[in-house]
Amino acid sequence: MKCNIIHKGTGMAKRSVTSYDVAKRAGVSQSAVSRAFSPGRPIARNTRERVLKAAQELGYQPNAIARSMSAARSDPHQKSGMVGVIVTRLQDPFFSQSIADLSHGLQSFGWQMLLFTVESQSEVDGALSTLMQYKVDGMLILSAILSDKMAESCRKRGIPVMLFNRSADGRDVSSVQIENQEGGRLAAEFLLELGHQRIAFVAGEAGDATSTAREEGFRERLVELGHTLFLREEGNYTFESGREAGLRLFSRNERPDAVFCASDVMALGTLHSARYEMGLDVPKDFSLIGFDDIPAAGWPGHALTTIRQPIRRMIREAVEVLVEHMKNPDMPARSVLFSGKLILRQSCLKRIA
Amino acid sequence: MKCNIIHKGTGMAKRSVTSYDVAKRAGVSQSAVSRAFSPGRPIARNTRERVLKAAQELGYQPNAIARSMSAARSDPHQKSGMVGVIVTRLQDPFFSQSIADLSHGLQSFGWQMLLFTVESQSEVDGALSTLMQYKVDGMLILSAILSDKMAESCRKRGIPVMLFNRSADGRDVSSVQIENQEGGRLAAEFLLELGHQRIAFVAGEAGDATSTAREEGFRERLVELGHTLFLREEGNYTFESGREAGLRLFSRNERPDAVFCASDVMALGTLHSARYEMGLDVPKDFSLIGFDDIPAAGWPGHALTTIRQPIRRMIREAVEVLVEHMKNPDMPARSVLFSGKLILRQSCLKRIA
DNA sequence: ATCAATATTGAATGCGCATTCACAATGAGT
DNA sequence: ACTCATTGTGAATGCGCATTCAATATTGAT
Repeated sequence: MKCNIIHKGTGMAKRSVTSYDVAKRAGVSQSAVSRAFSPGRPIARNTRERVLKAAQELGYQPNAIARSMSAARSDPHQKSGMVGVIVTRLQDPFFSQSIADLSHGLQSFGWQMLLFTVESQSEVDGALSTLMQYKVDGMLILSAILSDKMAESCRKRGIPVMLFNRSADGRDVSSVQIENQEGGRLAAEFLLELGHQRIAFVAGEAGDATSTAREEGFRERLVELGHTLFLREEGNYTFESGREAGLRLFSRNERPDAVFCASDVMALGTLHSARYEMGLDVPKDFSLIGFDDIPAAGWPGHALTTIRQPIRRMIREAVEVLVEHMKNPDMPARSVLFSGKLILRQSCLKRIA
Repeated sequence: MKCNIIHKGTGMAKRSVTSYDVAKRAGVSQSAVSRAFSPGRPIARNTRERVLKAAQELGYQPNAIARSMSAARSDPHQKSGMVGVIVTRLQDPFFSQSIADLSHGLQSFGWQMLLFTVESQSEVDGALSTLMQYKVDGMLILSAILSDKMAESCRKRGIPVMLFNRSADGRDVSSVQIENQEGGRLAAEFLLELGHQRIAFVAGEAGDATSTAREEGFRERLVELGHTLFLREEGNYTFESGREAGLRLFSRNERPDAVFCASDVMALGTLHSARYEMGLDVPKDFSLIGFDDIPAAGWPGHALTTIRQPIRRMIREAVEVLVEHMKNPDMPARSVLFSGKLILRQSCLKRIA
């Protein structure tokens, strides 16, 4: 149900104020106006002030679009001031936090963010292509990769690309991510220390590189320490999928005594289903570990043990590297790995042998 | 801790492929190339195909920036294809969901989203100003308002503005929001029906219009039904602030028997602090109502009763109205109000008289 | 006072494109 | 065959700006 309230209004679209208008009013040439708005250009203090005053009076603001058009001449390395950002699963706390930090980071360096959301990996190339038409100065892709073709295309055009939460995998692009395998190993090690015997893993989306790496590290370490994975379920990174995985895991005859989920959101799904739908006790009935350390993991009623990703630092690093690249296109790509840290909370409990 | 892996790479930035390059290769004029890429322009099928083939071979893509520069001539009503979006508290599930939907909506209409995040209302005007330099075709502001000065500035330039989650308040801009007062009234009515006597309210940020409206409706209805507000706490829309409000509310001698929070996130903070830090039982010790119906409100362990905002529909409406305005600047502003719906879950319980 | 060195300035140019306009090519009608 | 419409096409233009370059104003030094 909704109701409408109509306001009156006239949307007349006039020609916008240009540097020529300002020039005329200030009694100078258009060049002078341009210089007045370009820090570092030679211009007499007096002239600049006159121009700024006239601009003020007319409500003039340089047209960033025209500016970048013009810049394309002297500097073949375009400078639109925009960075293209491609993201999936924006509702996921991990990504919304990342985007929030990213936005602040780019803004602090004076860059604008052209945001594109995609549903799946298959849409990435199209998004990249669209963003390229807008002559972005750089690209930042979260949790997705680009095809070799697009990587080549970006390289040819001198557009630096930064992958967040993914590996460059031989493509000539930069990347920033967590040590996923190592994170999995940490989880395995810790669960075995606690004395667990029947350990389950809940994967993110099938084929997802991040989830796969976490699983590999997890299994590897289990095996190294003389154990094996007891059960494996697959979700799609949503709460609901974690919940369902939990229902499946704990409706078996022989239940796992520990679960490692590829993300906190799924771990919380598992937690809620076990505790509130199946009447189980966490951590008494089983220990639970997540990945990411989203805010909800730390809520008192959850107290989820997890592998923390230092999002803020990772994003800062990604932004800094990307900005460096945009300023100096001849710099080689750089890949940075961060280490995850095990955050101990009450969702895990030592078994008495 | 982090380690670097350096890839080799050469970031040569060549001049990009232009319509002239394509024209030469296809043996036609630049005009023909332009027409080939502009649906509806007169061009022979044969010529178009030759152009597209040449473009393909050269990896040509029209430059959206130049395109909008050029368009500015015949059409004084700019057409950059970009919409400026300003948002606060992007980490909040309500907003991250909104932005996700918004992004899809705009993309589906062929528009790009230039995203700007602000920390507070005071940064909005600056953000607007920056976005205007990029000649966005429209603006969408979430949970913030613009000054009269900027509203006037947008009007003069023919840039339609849409406020989401805020009232237009006499400014000549459109808006889409929930009936906040009505939502507060629903909550009050329901809590009284359940027989509650000591009812508390937890506000969002001080002075926040949304929170204020919810509180007004809530108080009004309580009074109409012969009651008054028992306690009032103030938060800032974060989980932590809801948690602290809960701690304050329930460490008193005389505790409230019902709490209405201005947002789900704060309500969950209150829930967790009461249940897991103070050992209280929800709903036996008190009933709890939130606002928004974020996904976590429906998690089994939370089962939070709340006033649902139909985000998806609201965003769709906002996008549609904004797009209409961008296509037809002479249309009057429009304000749309949606009704919230009380979603019953187990966080509320009838008192036995 | 004079000249070289420096600081400012404006006219002209082009970034890449869509559009206008005048003309060429084709087709229809008598 | 000859007109009159109907496409289709390319040369020229300008969107708003930053920059180049040559010209002019200012300064300092002698």
